[in-house]
Amino acid sequence: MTLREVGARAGVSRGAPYGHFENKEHLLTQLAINAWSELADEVGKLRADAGAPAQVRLEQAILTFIGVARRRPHRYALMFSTPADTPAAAEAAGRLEKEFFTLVADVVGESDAQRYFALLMSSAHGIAGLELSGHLSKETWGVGVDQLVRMLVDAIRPGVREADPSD
Amino acid sequence: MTLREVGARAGVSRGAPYGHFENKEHLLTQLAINAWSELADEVGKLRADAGAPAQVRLEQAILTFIGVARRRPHRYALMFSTPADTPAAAEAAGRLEKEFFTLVADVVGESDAQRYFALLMSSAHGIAGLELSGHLSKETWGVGVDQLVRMLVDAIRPGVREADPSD
DNA sequence: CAATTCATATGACGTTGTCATATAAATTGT
DNA sequence: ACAATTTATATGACAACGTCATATGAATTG
Repeated sequence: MTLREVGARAGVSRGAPYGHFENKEHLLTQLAINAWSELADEVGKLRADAGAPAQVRLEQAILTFIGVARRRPHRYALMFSTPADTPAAAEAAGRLEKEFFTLVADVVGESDAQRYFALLMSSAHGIAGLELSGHLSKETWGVGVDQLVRMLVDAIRPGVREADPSD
Repeated sequence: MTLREVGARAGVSRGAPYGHFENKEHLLTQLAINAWSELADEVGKLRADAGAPAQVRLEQAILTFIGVARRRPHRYALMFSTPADTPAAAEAAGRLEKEFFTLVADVVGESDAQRYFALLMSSAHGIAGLELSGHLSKETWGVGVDQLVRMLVDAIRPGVREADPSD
């Protein structure tokens, strides 16, 4: 994304944003913060909706997360290319993580939540990243995004063997 | 990475690479192919070494994969930012995937290998990506890369409950 | 040794991020 | 209502970038 593009969309010249942002990176960081924040709100709504069982809500939350990568790949890339030590960005990302953590805790319980949350977050990010880069082609890998997410949630669900024949 | 940097390291001017590569993207694609290829060789050696049990070899292979992200972040980013439909790149990436697939099959058996391979590859990529972007800080997440990899391999290992007290 | 190919240098072009300066619009104080 | 100040934008400049056309020297070949 070029600053000319940012400007063109607002009908404004190339240097105009510098009255509002210190430099390009700060501008992009703000966009990343918005992305984290909006996603946190979306997942938060999903979590608060008590209509569905915990596993289903978790699965939907993960798909919402990956959905950003599918529908707005640049936005998704932005979220993870902004330096993670920017306080405002860390806060917004933390809000999303907290939502996910709660969701995971609803499935596996508080005691195991931390570990499984980390694994699940990483895996979701990986699925999104592979899909984003085009390295996850259903033909050669045999599975798609949705199937992987289901496997992931199933693997985390306690008390049930993954290859349980009752599935 | 700028072409001036490429040139400077070779003691050569900015436009010199254009005698050998059509444009910058083609040059970077070649670097990505080298990265995929070398990593495939490394993992291949690990796989062929029958000294360790399958789970350990798989775990080491994943850590080797993630090791690229940790030790050579630009190289790792390059591997996944190059268009996946470039034939030579797809071939080199396919070689690495085949090595991993064999390793996974050694652990879970041929029948389940495909699905678990895809999940494992995605998760490994996600762990690497989070580590790379700085979003996986041990303080807030409570776990590090090595612990996540161990959880991942354990979760895939058949016939053993993840939270087995004998661990 | 002449002819040809190959690798590189040089200089130009348009574009980018950035900044200093100028100017117009909006806000404020009286 | 008007002067003073703040705010938002435009303009033009700069260096660095990817790219290319051209030229030159080094290798290779006959």
